Amino acid sequence: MTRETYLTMVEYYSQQTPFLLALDVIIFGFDEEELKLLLIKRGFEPRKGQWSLMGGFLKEDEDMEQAADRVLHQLTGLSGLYLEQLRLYSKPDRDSDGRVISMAYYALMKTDHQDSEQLEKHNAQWFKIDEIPELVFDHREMVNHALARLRRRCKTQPIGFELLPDKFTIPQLQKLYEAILGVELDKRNFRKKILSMELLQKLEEKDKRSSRKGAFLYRFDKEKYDRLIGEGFSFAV
Amino acid sequence: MTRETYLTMVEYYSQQTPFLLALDVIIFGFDEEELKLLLIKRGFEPRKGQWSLMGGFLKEDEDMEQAADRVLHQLTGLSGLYLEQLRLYSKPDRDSDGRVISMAYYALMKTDHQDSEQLEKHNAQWFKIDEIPELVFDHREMVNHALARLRRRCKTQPIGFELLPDKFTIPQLQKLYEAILGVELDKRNFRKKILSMELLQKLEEKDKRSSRKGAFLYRFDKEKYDRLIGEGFSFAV
DNA sequence: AGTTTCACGTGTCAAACGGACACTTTTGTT
DNA sequence: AACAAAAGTGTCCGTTTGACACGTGAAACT
Repeated sequence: MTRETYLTMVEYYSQQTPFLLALDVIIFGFDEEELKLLLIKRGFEPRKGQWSLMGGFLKEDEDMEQAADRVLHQLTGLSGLYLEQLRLYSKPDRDSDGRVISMAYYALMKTDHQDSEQLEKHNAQWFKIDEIPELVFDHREMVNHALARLRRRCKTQPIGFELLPDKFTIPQLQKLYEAILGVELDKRNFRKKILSMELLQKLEEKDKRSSRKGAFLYRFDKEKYDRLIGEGFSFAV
Repeated sequence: MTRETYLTMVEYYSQQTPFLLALDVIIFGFDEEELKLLLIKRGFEPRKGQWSLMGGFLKEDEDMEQAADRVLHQLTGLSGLYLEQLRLYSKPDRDSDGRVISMAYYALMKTDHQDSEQLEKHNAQWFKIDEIPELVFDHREMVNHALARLRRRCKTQPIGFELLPDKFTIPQLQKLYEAILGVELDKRNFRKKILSMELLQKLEEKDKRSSRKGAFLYRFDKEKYDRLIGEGFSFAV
């Protein structure tokens, strides 16, 4: 690039208005029976004391995915959780305290991996999906959007497993889908469908917490899934 | 809000780094047989003379959707085209001339509505989807992503009609789907499926450009579609 | 020791759907 | 009058989906 074009470029870019770029994460968890949402009681201004999604600002040396992972780590102490971009919230007046553009993400978290001390530090609390308190700004809209996306996505991608312990039973998995989709499923049909994909490894162990007979534990075979995907396979529940 | 909290808030926000926020649009069109992409030959710095997606910067008084619509209008002279957010491109080094965060959109345009003079002003040109020239920055990645999204989306949403004239024939519609999906479809099965949804109004007129016999023209019944959607209907091709 | 209880685990049938497949119709051209 | 070229139509079969009911295993209780 010549010195002249470089000058023109600097001029062009410098005419533009810069914006504060933030992100907010809708964090889903599953707790035996219920789909839950992790919210924080803001211990800082603005909106101190109100319930809110966890969020943060983009920094100079990272991309938005890294920022989302960092913010998530900050709250939960965990890294590498399932994260998916939702959409950009950019209305000029969405944050009444100043113009902030926010990228919404949703994350899926295994609640058995949670670090309760860490969560308490941020005044974080799990809420049942149908008992969400009033939220700041447009966070409620973000939650609605995330839930809609999760409901669509879980039918075609094996993301449910991100919400369960590494070992889980078929009835547990079914309850998860029922909680996400908000419908009851037939257990024979559910079992037939999920097992027919042959992506679950049956273990010898049983989980006896929920019945005297106990239910066999399974593990999701990620390697096999990745292999099948390469061959044109589609996951479907 | 008290004066004290306001000050805290200003302090909090002002510690953050602002970024240049842009958008780029992948514009699809359909031309009887081929799926096409509208690109511009940049007549301005940076990267003057190279092929690129149409883009622009977010302005202070608009949200990102308005910005996308504005940018699209600037190029094509058209407003209200189908627009869908893809994802944010935010790698620190994605634009080698400075840090710019870009939201990618894809748009669907009826090529029979195009204003050729307007397009020439911007050195815009249609390219077949498999003959795309080298593009600046990460625009090629955006195009790939848009194409993947379009392929998924067109199976479950009636967006194909955004690429066809208001009146179209079934064979035309089929060619469109074949062009998007890159596969051949059986015309009996296609016709059966598309007509079984009863969303197409058959007109008395025929389009005789492609055969002596001529093919009946149809119109997509948007009102009926919206009504059915409210009743839980799902579009599927 | 026998009985109860509770959730786990299993198979069948009918209807709907999806995909393969070939011939007739229409009408302009020669 | 014959031809060419694309439009338009129906059937059959295999697969998938959804509805549906009973036996099993193991702890808890008597």
